[in-house]
Amino acid sequence: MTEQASVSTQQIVEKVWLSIAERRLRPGVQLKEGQLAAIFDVSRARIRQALTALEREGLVTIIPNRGAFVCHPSVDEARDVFAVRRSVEACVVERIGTSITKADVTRLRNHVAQERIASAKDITTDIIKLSGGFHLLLAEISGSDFLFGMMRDLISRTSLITAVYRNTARFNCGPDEHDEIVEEIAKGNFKRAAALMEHHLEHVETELDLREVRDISHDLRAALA
Amino acid sequence: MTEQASVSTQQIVEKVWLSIAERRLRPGVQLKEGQLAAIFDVSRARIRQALTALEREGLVTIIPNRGAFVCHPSVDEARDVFAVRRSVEACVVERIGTSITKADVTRLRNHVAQERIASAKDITTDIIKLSGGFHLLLAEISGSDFLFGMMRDLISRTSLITAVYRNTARFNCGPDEHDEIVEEIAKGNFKRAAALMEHHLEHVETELDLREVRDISHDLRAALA
DNA sequence: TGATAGATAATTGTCAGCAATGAGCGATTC
DNA sequence: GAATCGCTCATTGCTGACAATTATCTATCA
Repeated sequence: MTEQASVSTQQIVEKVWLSIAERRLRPGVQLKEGQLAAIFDVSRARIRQALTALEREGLVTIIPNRGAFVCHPSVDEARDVFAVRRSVEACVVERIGTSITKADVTRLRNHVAQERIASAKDITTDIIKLSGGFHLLLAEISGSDFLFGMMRDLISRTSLITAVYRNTARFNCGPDEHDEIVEEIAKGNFKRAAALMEHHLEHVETELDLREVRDISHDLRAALA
Repeated sequence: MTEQASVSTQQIVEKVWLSIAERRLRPGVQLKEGQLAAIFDVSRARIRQALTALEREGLVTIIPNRGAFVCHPSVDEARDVFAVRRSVEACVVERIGTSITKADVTRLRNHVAQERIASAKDITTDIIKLSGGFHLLLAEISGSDFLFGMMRDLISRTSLITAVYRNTARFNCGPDEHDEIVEEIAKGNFKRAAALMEHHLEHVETELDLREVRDISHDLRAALA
């Protein structure tokens, strides 16, 4: 049976997540269940599961009896997410120091290599996936399911924040700074790796335009004009 | 219509959460959908929602085609949760400094007063609810939905960890240390409040028995003997 | 002309029944 | 006697249909 039964919930979540991260789905847009069910050719029940998962990750807000809408994170929330990320990722790097293997270092280097390829070819989809994937890979290597799950949520939220507040065309969570971090880890210099990570996250945050307070309704009207 | 339509999903989540925190539901126990549906007199669909919510909060693990089981957090996970809590709660206290009102201080003092009453009367249920509720109230006052949601998860996880690894009869997340934190906040001394919070969390963690590695299967066999 | 109330359409929420998967148990065979 | 195969039963997963809620449109009235 080469026939695929149906699209899994996780696949739907990933597709929608990518659409949001790529700005194809703008904040405020309603994600109607019937519509999505038709697009993915699955039952509404599965869509509903996907939407609750997306809500947990902070990408959509579900208003009872109204529906699911793409979130519009505030500037304050953006700062909070980055603040927590700095702490959690420091935790991750610290934990990696206790259990890392040579195979793990290889995986990290391969990942950064892939990032370089995507960056060189300028494939936006891959760049987004891989830049988040790097941080997720670190969490995976840390061996803590809890930290992994937490990072998954934080990265999803960061993706949305980046989609909303990024003003440059280029992505700042690039392979160069990732590479430096990996090399410090490879040397066993975890304190320095953690410091580099913190600097990296600060860099990503400062490149965002987190000054102005954007009005969602204004954006909608402008889009419709 | 005084007739209540049916129990809400949130109520089910809270009841199950409390049962786990009070050790009435031990790690490894399966939470069967039909069973719960009969107990709460609701449809299985509602139970399913509650179980996914409990999974998100780290209280149960859902194994596909198998069912939902009460989690058994590892010692490492327990330490990770506390490490992240220290960072996030420091963030919360810091944020409170920017927006707190007199009414908020009153709410905090009232809450601690309730904690004292529950502690004096030795009502376990209230003690558990209120001690977690204090930290949740701080997050609420911080005004950040993101931090609030994060604290909600972390407190749920901490409740489970406490249920598993607590060896003393008494709860350590008590009103005295909470009171000190509130008074420092009232004085506008947020740096010191944050330090007290960190100390408080360290205290709670050290009172747990996080040395031994407990074997879940052993516990089950012992319980059945 | 603007606002309001009612009717209509669309969307979400819920439920009961059916299909599919996995666990437990007994029979069979080596 | 031990392991394996197949059957039975309990439990989960899914689908479709129905009920409830909300948004939209239209007609009426001040």
